[in-house]
Amino acid sequence: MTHSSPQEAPSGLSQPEEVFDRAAELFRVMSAPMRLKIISCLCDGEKNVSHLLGRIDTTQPNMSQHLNTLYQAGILGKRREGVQIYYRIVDDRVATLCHAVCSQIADETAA
Amino acid sequence: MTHSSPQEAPSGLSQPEEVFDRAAELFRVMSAPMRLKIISCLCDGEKNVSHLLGRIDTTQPNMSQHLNTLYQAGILGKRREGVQIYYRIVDDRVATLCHAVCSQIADETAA
DNA sequence: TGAGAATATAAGCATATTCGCATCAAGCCA
DNA sequence: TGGCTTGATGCGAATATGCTTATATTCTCA
Repeated sequence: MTHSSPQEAPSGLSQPEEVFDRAAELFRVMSAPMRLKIISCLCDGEKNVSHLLGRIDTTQPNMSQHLNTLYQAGILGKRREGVQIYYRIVDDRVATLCHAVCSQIADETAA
Repeated sequence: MTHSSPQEAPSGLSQPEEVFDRAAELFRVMSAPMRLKIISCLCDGEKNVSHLLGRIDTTQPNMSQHLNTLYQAGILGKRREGVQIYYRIVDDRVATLCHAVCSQIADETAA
């Protein structure tokens, strides 16, 4: 048989399409080093943007954009206090995931 | 204080830069639904490309490209048997990760 | 109310990704 | 060797992403 597009939708998968789409979306949000740093930095409690800028080397608009991406994805929450905005992790599974993967990689790098 | 770029590198992070870079790279590879489907499909053993094409709806060149991406990332291994190429998962942590995230999402979707 | 500080948004550019089509390479067998 | 089959690769178009600069918004306080 020469290769050709299958006539009927295969769909021999254990999960519906949507699950893979949403999982991929989550991975996409976590596919930027900056965003992993932000998540990692927020693991020990909420911080405002200035504080994050003091720990992660980037410009203010860039930080703001990444924070918004994480916020839109439902990973971070935010709270206003006067002029400052405090961000915090609201999806603990993501923090756990980030920590697990990063520490695993750190281990194998050290080894 | 008005915002300005910090003079010295902050680096107040628990992990070195490289760890976040590598973790982000892993997440990037997993940020395509097609690739998650492939990983999911290979969980129960190695399969050749035709077999995968019978289960996942895409073109042959596209499948080949995604397989190569996963192979280059060290997630898949391959083996030739005559004209067919059999792919298999060699990084079990990635398979575990994929399964954990997808089944979690499936659960919350169902709920 | 006006200035200044903290954060967000907009626009533009450079680069990367994805996909489809066409073509190529390798192995099998008559 | 020729032809068929499986799989890989090159390439161009469309789309998406990340970063930078400039500007806007919101709040505080004098």
